[in-house]
Amino acid sequence: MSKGLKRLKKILHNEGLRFTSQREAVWNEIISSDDHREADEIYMAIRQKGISVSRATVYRTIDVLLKNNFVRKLDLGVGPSKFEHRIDSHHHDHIICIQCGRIDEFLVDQIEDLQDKVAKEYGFKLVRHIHQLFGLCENCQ
Amino acid sequence: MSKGLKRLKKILHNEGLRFTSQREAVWNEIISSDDHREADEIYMAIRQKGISVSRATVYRTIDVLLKNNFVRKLDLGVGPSKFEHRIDSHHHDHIICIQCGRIDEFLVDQIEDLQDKVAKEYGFKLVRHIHQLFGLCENCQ
DNA sequence: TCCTTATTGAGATTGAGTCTCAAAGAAGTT
DNA sequence: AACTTCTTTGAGACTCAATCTCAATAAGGA
Ligand SMILES: [Zn+2]
Ligand SMILES: [Zn+2]
Ligand SMILES: [Zn+2]
Ligand SMILES: [Zn+2]
Repeated sequence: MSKGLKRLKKILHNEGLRFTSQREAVWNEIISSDDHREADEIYMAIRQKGISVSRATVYRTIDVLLKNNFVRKLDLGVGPSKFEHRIDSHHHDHIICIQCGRIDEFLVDQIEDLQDKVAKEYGFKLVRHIHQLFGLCENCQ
Repeated sequence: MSKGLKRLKKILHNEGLRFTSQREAVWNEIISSDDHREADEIYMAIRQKGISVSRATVYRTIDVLLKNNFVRKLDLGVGPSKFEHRIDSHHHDHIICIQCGRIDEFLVDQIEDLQDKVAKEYGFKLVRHIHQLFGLCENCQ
């Protein structure tokens, strides 16, 4: 059993939640890919494998994973939200092609630092941030 | 008549669109405040003034204003989108309190430059970006 | 095995935003 | 002004992601 799965089980247990086959299926599906996928894609992928699960349960399980930082939610402002696992993955932001939907990831320490500086200036205690660059990728220009 | 309104009329005319009392009302309401308001707030504010307009028309007019850069859309990832006018306003990004909803505006040239650099690195032609910092403001900490 | 209580699934519901289409009205023409 | 054309409007239906309901199921401890 993976380290992440062990940690999930522990968290569920500590919160009085149960480790069900559906939650396991959602977990497996989400960590199996580094893509940015919407809930319905994850739902369909699980069913494709012959495992029975409902949309509601997929959404609910993603919520549990979100709350415990196993998963990150990506709201692109159009269409359903996308999700990506955060196992062994450092923080990053996204650059998105508005034509074909391609999503790349970037990280600029200098930008991260400047964000902290802005928050400090405004007296905010920073919790999270969204930084998305939209444009046309090489292929779509 | 304001310079902005004159420009709007010209654009409408050039596109074969018509300058109606409803569009004028939405225009007036939007430029009358520097707040970040949702469509429904704008709709209610207009009706409050005794002017009759429908929600559909408010949304449609905002779309026209959006397409012509009179207005900017703010998607905070939760709840309805917010809108702000762009008359005499330079580009800025937002820092939002997740407790009370307060929205402040910031602009860091260095960040803007770094974004261009990222886009260039990835071969993207940048069109727009979203940069939102979420946290707790002074009052809410 | 039994018991308690969380979880599940089917389908209803929500809510922001869009669409439909007949009636109204803007703007150009005579 | 009257006429004509074509856009716009409004009421309500509709969309669609996401959430909720609640009876049936099942996890997990004793
Ligand atoms: Zn592309
Ligand atoms: Zn990512
Ligand atoms: Zn606050
Ligand atoms: Zn603003």
